[in-house]
Amino acid sequence: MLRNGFLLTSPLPTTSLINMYSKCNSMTHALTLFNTSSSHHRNVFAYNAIVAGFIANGMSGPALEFYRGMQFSGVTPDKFTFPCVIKACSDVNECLEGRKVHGLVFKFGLEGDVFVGSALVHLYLRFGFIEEAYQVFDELPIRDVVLWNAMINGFAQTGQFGLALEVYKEMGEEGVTPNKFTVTGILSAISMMGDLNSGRAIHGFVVKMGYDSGVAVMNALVDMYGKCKCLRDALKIFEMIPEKDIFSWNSILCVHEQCGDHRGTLGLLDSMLHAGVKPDLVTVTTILPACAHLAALMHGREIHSYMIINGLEKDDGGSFDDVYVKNAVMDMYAKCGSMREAHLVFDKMSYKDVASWNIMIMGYGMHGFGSRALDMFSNMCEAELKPDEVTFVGVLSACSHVGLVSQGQKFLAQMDSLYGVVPTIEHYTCVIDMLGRAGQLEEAYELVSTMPIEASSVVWRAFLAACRLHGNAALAEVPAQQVLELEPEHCGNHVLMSNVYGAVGRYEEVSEVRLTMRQQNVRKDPGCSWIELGDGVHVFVAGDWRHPEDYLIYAGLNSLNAHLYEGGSMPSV
DNA sequence: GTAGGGTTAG
Repeated sequence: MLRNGFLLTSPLPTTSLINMYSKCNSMTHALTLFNTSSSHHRNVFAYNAIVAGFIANGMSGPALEFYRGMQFSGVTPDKFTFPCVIKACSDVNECLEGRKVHGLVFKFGLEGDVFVGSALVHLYLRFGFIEEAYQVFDELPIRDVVLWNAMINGFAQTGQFGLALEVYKEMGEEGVTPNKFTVTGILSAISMMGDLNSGRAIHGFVVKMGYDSGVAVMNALVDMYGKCKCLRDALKIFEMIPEKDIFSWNSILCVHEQCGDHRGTLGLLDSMLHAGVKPDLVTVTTILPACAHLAALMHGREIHSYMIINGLEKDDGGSFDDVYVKNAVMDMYAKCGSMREAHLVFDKMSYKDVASWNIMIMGYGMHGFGSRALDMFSNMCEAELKPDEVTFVGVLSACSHVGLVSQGQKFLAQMDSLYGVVPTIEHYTCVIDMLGRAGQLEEAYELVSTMPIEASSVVWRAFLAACRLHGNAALAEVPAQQVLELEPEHCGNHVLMSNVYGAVGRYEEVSEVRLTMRQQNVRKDPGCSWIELGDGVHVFVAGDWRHPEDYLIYAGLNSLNAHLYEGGSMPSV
């Protein structure tokens, strides 16, 4: 129990008590003690302990303020003060303030202190000042493992992966043994480079040194194997971690998502919750794209609710994280087909970036609301946001889906001149698709032949699909041969060609194509659809009778077909 | 009596 009487009359040294309070996360008590102590007790030891206490409790801002008060009171800082103050500057992104402190370090003749030096290296590399970091590093008479780590991890975190590996090797040459902090940092750099050989070497070193008892080291290994596309090794390491923390779970979730195993990602979220680990911002930004891919609206909604309840979606003034995670929520709703909910999130965003607008444009276009997509585009330009390549993919595909042909052609023509975005193959594909859908096959062919980029098989497939739709086999034959030669194993090409022939009644050629497919062992993947009901996903494949309620499903389908016939609809073959 | 360095998403 903490009693004021005890606080005031304790015979224990002030500094020890301050440390005790700060370790108990009670900086209020520490401060009260400090403020009620005699000026004799408010010495450099006590000041240092309070500054360190604030930092240890995640309050680096107040730590800096307290340090300013220290300067004002005339107490001289010492070699214990500066490492803390410099760390506090890095914590609150006060690089300029840190530079000023560096000046004082010289004034007090502490530039040779390895503690001060490590903090300075950390500060400078955090803000990308490589020259300054090297200056500090080179001038130090003693280089201990912490200093080396500050260099290696500093480089690893600012994208200088090659430099990180270089310094790591240098460290070994100078005979300094890497510790757990070193290997976590270097593994992070190695995974970003996808350098599996170095990764395996470090893994060996980790085992040899017994560092595999540390959860951070193991997490870094999971991440490294994942980024090097060794899913099995990543999983093996993950399963070996006895006390998995939030990093372990987020890492393995990310590994699955990056491998395109969206179901696996969602399944792991369940296991994570079951293990009693609370999802954080990183977790949800990994899970939301999985929901978007699977069009798992219910799961997506649940995650969004979780975010609201747990304050992960609060508006913190348009920080990068804030905008990013809201874009992820919007994208999930848009891809799951709920533009209403996507728009609700969009409207509530106080800061929107280009991606926010792109998601809305793409979403409206994708779901057949072409004019809304174009409205969004003009609003975006009014809001003075510069459209990018993705914007125009959205705009052009919106035009394509609602048949706004001349509009689309105008956008393609103006992209470069008016908006400074050079059209890519994707943009041409959209316009060719658009012309093809509208039946302007000659014009589409003309564009494929005259565009400044070489046509890919994707472009030709868009053209072939249009030929099929409008029953023009003559125009399709030559490009079809090209595509078949380009990608003989792609079943879509064969199917398209056989469909083109089928559409014009050339059934002999249809069987020819089918025969070639059998001969070349090309198989068509069966079409597949799914629906989310309750907490389960029901998957359907054409001609599939494996569902427990298949008779009900087929009865429903038959009744739907009957309605379609009554309404005058004929299914296309 | 007090101090510096680590892992996950985009």
